[in-house]
Amino acid sequence: MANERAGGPPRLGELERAVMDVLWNAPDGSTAQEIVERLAARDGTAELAATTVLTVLDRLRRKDFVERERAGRAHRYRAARTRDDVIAASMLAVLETTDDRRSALVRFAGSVSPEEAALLREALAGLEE
Amino acid sequence: MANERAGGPPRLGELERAVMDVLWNAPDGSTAQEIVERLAARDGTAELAATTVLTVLDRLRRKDFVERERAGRAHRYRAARTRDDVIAASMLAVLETTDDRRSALVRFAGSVSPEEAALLREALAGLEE
DNA sequence: CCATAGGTTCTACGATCCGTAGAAGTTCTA
DNA sequence: TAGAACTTCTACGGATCGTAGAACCTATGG
Repeated sequence: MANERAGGPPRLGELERAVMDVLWNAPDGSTAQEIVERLAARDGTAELAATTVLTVLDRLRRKDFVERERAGRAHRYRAARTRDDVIAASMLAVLETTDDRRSALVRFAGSVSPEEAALLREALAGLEE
Repeated sequence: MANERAGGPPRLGELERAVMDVLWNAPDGSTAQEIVERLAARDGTAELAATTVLTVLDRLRRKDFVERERAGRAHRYRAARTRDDVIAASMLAVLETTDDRRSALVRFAGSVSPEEAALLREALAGLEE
């Protein structure tokens, strides 16, 4: 028994998220090597071993966050879902953990920053037409 | 190094969440014993060892989800934060993982039900005056 | 057409988190 | 003050994640 993860989208770890960030900024995908370089450049840290990034990419593939296609002898990896998609789904999943979604939403609306409130208003306005 | 958990609110496990659910339904708090009983009743499973629940309560206390006060020789445990509070904060935290909140919010707004969208509009309208 | 550099998968280890609970300690109350 | 009730301490096993070596493929250039 021990650990059950039940519902909800799979959680991403630190490095997994960092890799997704790179991919989300590369509309045409990246090779593992490129990702290694971007990560090092972005954080100013030493490069990770290529295998490390490949392991992470593989895990992300299992989680359906990433897909790939052959490109020469390497693969070209790309995000399988947009960032917005992932975020919205994740917010929804959180919301689903209560049976009183209404009051949770009201609380949420009340806790966003003024700018975000404005953005949310716009977004909602865009829906009705 | 290995694992860093960075920002964001602490994640709750399965049992931790179940315990919180019990506490959120008990405005005046519960003793550990009561929680053991509620959990067994709710799931129709055998009772957990009392120490199990106490361990979980302790971890929840460290995460600031629970507080307690003496009551006889036991403690009375209560939720330190409302469910809506936790949910809203958690949604916010997810939202904060992108720098393009606008498009994430658009996506989110598009994925809630029409009733919920209306509800959000109202809530947001109430904010500006 | 085959050696080899480059890329990938396999395997693995240590850290942390969570579910689970016994053992040992503390604190009421009868 | 003894025993019952409660709590803390300690611990273990499974899962996830960061990390990477070792072994295995594969496409190209000579």
